[in-house]
Amino acid sequence: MQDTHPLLRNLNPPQREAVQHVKGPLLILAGAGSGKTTVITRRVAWLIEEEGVHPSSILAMTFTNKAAGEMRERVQKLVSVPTEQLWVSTFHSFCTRILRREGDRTPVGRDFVIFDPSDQKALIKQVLAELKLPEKQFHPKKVLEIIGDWKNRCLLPEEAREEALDAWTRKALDAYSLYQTGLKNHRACDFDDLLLHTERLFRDSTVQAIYTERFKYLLVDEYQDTNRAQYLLVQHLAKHHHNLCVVGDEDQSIYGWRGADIRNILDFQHDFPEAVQIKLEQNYRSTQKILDAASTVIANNSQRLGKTLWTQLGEGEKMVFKLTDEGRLEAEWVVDRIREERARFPDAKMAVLYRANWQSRQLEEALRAMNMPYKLVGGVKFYERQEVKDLLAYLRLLSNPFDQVSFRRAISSPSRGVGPTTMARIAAAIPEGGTPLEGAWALLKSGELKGRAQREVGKFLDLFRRGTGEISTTGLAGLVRWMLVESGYVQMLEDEATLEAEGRLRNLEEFVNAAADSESLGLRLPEFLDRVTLASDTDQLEESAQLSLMTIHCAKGLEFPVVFMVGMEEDVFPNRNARETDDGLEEERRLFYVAITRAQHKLYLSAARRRRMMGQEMLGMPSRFLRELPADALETPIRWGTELYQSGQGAFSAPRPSQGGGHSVASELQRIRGMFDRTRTAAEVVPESAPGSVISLEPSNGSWPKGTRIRSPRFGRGVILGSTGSGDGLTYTVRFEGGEKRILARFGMLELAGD
DNA sequence: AAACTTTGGTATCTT
DNA sequence: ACCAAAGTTT
Repeated sequence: MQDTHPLLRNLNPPQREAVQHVKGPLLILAGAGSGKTTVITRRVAWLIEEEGVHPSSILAMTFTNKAAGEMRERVQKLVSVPTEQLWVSTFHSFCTRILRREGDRTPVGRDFVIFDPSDQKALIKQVLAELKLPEKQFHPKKVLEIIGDWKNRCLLPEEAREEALDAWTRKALDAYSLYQTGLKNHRACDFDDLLLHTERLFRDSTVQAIYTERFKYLLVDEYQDTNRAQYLLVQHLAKHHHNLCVVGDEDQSIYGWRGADIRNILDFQHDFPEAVQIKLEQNYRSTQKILDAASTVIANNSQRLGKTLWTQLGEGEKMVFKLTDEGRLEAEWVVDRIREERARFPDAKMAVLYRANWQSRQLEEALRAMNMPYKLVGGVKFYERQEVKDLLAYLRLLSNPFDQVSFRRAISSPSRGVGPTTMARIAAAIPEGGTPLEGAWALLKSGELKGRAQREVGKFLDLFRRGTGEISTTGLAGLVRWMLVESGYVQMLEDEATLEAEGRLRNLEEFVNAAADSESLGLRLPEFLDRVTLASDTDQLEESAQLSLMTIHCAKGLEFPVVFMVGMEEDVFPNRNARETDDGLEEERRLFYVAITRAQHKLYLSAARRRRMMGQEMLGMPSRFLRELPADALETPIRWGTELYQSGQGAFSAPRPSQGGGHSVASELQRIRGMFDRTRTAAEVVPESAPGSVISLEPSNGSWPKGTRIRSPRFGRGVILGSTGSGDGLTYTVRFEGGEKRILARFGMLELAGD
């Protein structure tokens, strides 16, 4: 073996074949944990080192920005030349780059902003109002969904018109048309536009030629999750040389709802009849029991090319399933098992997976009660937090003054006395082809604004006048800090003096840090804004976290020695909305397959008979997927045997107290639980009775004891109910006339009430 | 005319 | 349990 080429070392035969394949189309069907990343990085290295391909001739598409960064790093370690010119990115980042270069030919030019979903929503609402379409019938979300469908299929409004049939869809199409006009006026692209516009661009043979000549070798990872637009982009780029390597696993296709088309991978050999197909079936991640479970489950799907995973890692431990009575108990059970596993394997990284983000809450509560640190991935994303979005609105407006959505957002926080009416007048005052700032300026000059609005709008315009100067003189982080202070945003939060405001200030500090990081990479404001908007959840995942909580979607591509899959109930998983169609159900099953195959050594599954969902106690049935697990992969057989579960065919919810008379099981349980909750609250009010309990009294070093009467400049008179933390973190709970508030001592400017 | 408060409706997954 | 619209107050 000593004469093996270093790039082929430790590879099995199909892996070697894949690495050494150079010319022509190649389909790599990579099962979960089959060493896919190793193979594609080595293959890129092989092209560079052995075939003498210049890194700038290679284009690799990954699913996340993080994956892109890792891939570049890993390739760099394998080759002797610098890899800066290697193009590795997500489809969206790639398209952004292209549009920034070639964008003069698109409706939005080169200096567009990227609209995230909340911007999209703001815009579509304006459009619906303009078209007088009631939001009751035309849910902004639904309309955006169908627009997204069209875009993902590369259909512009005129093209979609040919297939629009029913009245609702026709109206939605009108909205699409106006929405695109709106984006154009704002010089903005939504996520889908990035792909759509780039695909249009590549239809032009001269533009296409530039890039097909440049990128002689293409690699697309996660090919099973590409949509029509991405598919067409790939076709354009590979049209002449056919040096296209796609990697994927049809069993892990889980983005159908976002337009991904599993047929792209199923039909690859139809698109490229000369394609070579390689299957990677040896799994290096999981033990046999886990693979057995995964294989048995996925065998129930029909849309497959078919693979048989095998491993040399041995039998391994059986999976454990636990059925608990209630969601809280399920969370507590998970926490107990985590502690056990931690005792067994102190360094093992673990993950708790769930179908939807709302399921994380109960887990978080249980973990916090036990003081166990964890990392929550996804959920409310950092860059989508209100304060961060507000700050971004200022920065985006600075970078692109046409962006009216950002204008609205920036001018209303902190509030400047500009409400809907004044806003409409500003919008009306925008000169043809002008910016909202010019509109505000025109209105101000006309003298129609009075009092506070006049003063504040003047200051606001001045802020941006000065801001344009700051861009050239101050660094990125300095600019961000300048904007925070000069806009009055920091002042507003400090005045609030609540715990929540303190958290927001901390997030903004974090944002300034991110800006400083980007600055050190040489990024300027526009690039920084792109980066921030295109950042994904998993990009921020710290590998170091010992315990991570995330959705299955977020966990794709990751592995953990110990995995917990919670909420194995009908209507939760498979999700209620997916159970209607076969396709939906198959995708849910693939999702389960992805969840199972994240586990290296041990997999725990759990369900709860009862769970609070949307504020109501719901009774659930165990997930149908549990029935698909092979009995001998489980430690103990799954017991179905309670009356509740035998009684119904599908899941059912307890009747609401208002609709069904009498006492349903759920309402009864809710009452009992409510009593329990009250008892606990009572104990908290009298902490003396429970010395050394979980609810501990902080030592009152320099803090006011409870019962102290104080006065706050903001909220008036109040009584201290208690305090937590110390030093800068010292926080009082105060009951004011208007209700209870948590107030930071540092900012609250509390003083003893005189009398 | 804006800002604050309450109520009512609605919830997958995400680049 | 959360967010957004209607209702209410200044």
